[in-house]
Amino acid sequence: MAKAAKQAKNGISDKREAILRAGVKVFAAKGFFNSKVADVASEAGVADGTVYLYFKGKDDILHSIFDRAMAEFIAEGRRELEHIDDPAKQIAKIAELHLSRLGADRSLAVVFQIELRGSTKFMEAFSAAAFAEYLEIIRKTIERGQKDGAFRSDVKPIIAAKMFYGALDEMVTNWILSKKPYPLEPLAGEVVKVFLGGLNA
Amino acid sequence: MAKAAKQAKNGISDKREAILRAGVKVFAAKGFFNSKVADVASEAGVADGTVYLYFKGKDDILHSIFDRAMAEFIAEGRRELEHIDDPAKQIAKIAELHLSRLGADRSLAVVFQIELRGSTKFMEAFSAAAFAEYLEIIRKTIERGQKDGAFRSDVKPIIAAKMFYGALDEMVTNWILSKKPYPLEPLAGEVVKVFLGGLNA
Amino acid sequence: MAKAAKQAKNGISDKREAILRAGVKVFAAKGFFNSKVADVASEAGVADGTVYLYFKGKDDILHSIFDRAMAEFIAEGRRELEHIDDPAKQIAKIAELHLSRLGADRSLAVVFQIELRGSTKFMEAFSAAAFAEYLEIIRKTIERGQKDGAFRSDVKPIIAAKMFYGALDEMVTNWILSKKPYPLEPLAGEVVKVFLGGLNA
Amino acid sequence: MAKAAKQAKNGISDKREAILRAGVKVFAAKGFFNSKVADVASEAGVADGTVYLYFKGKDDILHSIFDRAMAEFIAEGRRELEHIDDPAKQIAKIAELHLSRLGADRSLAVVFQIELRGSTKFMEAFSAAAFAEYLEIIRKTIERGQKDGAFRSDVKPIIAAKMFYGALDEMVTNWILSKKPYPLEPLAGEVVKVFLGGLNA
DNA sequence: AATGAATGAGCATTCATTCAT
DNA sequence: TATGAATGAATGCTCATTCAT
Repeated sequence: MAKAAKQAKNGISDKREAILRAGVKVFAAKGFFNSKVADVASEAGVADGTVYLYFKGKDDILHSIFDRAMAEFIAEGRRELEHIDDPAKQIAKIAELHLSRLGADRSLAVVFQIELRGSTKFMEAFSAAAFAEYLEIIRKTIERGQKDGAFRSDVKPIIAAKMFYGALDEMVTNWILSKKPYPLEPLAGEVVKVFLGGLNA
Repeated sequence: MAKAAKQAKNGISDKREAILRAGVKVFAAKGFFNSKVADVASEAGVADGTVYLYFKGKDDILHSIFDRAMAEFIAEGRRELEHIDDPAKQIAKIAELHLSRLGADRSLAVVFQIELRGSTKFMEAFSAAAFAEYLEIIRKTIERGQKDGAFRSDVKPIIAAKMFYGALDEMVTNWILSKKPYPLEPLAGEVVKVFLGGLNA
Repeated sequence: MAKAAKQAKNGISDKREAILRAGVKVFAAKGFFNSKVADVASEAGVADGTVYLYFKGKDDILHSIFDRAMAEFIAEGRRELEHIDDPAKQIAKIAELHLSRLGADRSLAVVFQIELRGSTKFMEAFSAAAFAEYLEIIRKTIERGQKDGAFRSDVKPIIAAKMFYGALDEMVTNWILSKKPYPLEPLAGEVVKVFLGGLNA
Repeated sequence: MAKAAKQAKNGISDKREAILRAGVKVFAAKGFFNSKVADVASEAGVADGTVYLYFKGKDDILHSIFDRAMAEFIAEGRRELEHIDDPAKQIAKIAELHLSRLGADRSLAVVFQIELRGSTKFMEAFSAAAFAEYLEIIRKTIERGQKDGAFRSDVKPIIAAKMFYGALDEMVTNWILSKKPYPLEPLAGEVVKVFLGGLNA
């Protein structure tokens, strides 16, 4: 098989993918600061120096893990929400996607919940870009619900959106830290029930 | 000056306090992993070696910051909640305390929201001990409300407690990362309104 | 240049050799405890970190110096003694080799006589392994002489062996510490004369 | 009891003695470089700072241990040898004193055999001063024996003295490093027998 | 004389990154 | 592209020594 053909078959790069996957695994297992570039390279089956052909440095690996996952996450979210009109059902779908996605990949969840928060630098980048977009999707959904009259209007949509995100986020963090394994996705229903209906009888 | 008088004047320990305060400031500004012990010592106005007379190491400073703040936090919470009977009002008080406390000390909030989460090791300690106690206070309040008939009973109290904590937590994290300053405490009312009353019209 | 050619030119390892030689020089000049790894690296013409590619740490350099020299020492001893039958002549040859070898490399002698004794840890390792082998060679030679009837039999061979070793060892130590330089090897004859013939007239 | 009287009763200083004794114990147990001044102070039952009222520093403790022991050693040697005329009997007495003295205090022996040799600095001081005096006593004894006609004259007295010292020294070192305990003093007779009579039948 | 809290210089080791091959 | 040997900057911690009390 010609080189070009092989490239085409394997996507832009075999190695870049392998390094990203290795990064998720290693960072989740040992923590970002305690992980060595050599660990990631070894896990990916490449030489240390090869990492620098695909990434600027250790930080860039973490950054790229986040970027790629978040892009996929948002794309999938938009795709799934397109076909839903009812804002309440959209909220339910977001919860379901959020928890099923992270619940399906514990290592990725650990990187998202723990490692990405270990530095204000990352948090700021996180906050500034893709995270804002994610929150915006939730906010707009709530806003639409308020315009429809389905949701109460005496609540600022951005606050409600953050609450919803925070609630989901906490479910994931608790799930990661829990000593006993349990399925994460089923919690989506509970969260949505309280978020939409409130706690009062 | 007599020994007792000096003690009284300086508190139990001048230096330990100074180092803890310096730790909060430095860790918040530069991140735990990027902070040097020398930075903390210098900020506290003591020699590098002095840090090791009061703490086992860099980790122990972070740990101690958390322990002390959490103990105060929980003690204040219990004290304030004693005089309140209505579970809904207790929930409101918790939100108010949570946001006013962290809203009053941005550096401490940064350490709590960002630095303490940067390692699974700390998260596990965090989760295991004091955090569990905090969550338990919320859970019991909700449970009481359910027994009273004030809160709906088709929701697991622990899930609702995590949601509530997650919502508050997200308010704090967003507040920290926000480029524009704004008061944090006023958000307590909004959070409680949605949590108790739900979003549906 | 082909890999094999380079290997041949550089020997198995250029750097490892250079570091060992530098270690002997630096340890002899400043003492093991007062030598910095950076001193050894600098003397060897490599970066600090490179030392750790070839040795586990500072201790391991000292250990390796000893192991290599002792192995050579013993190998040479066995080789030379093979062709000699007379135990008295073997004793003479041992003294000659011992003093000529150490007398030819003052730095190595310093490391052997001074630095290797600075810790019970090293002394125990020293005693346990190669040193015991060296002493055993001497002991067997004496034993053979006793069986031949050449040596008196009312002396325990192991005691005599230790005495002989101790006498040679003291010659070396005094030679090292002496302010005036003098050749070490010629003392072999004197030592052997007294050891074999005794002091009494 | 008046202060002066107490001083008189306790000797020049209680504390100095205590620190020296503690030094021997601690240095023997952990090695000079691995011993902390604080360890010695604690073992001596004094505060860290007190050590510096009696000694210039850590080095000075080791130095003083050596000086005091060596002075006693030499004084005792001279005292015992005065009453002996026969050089051969004097040689026997030196061996006996050397081995009985060090054999009676394993910690002191460890400090002498191991710790004092860990640095060329100490070895040079050692060599220069008291050790030279000790060797001189042996040398003169041999010289006298040669003049008497009791000892052979074709051997340089200083070489023979070093041999004798080296042989005794090796007995002590082996005794220290031996895993099995055995009495040291009885070896004196063996050493003297070989030294005086030689190994040849 | 005695204390012991405070000091701060000193150093072995790690590991992200480079670059000759 | 890929390698991996080599680099060298960076830092947490120790401990001999000081000095105010």
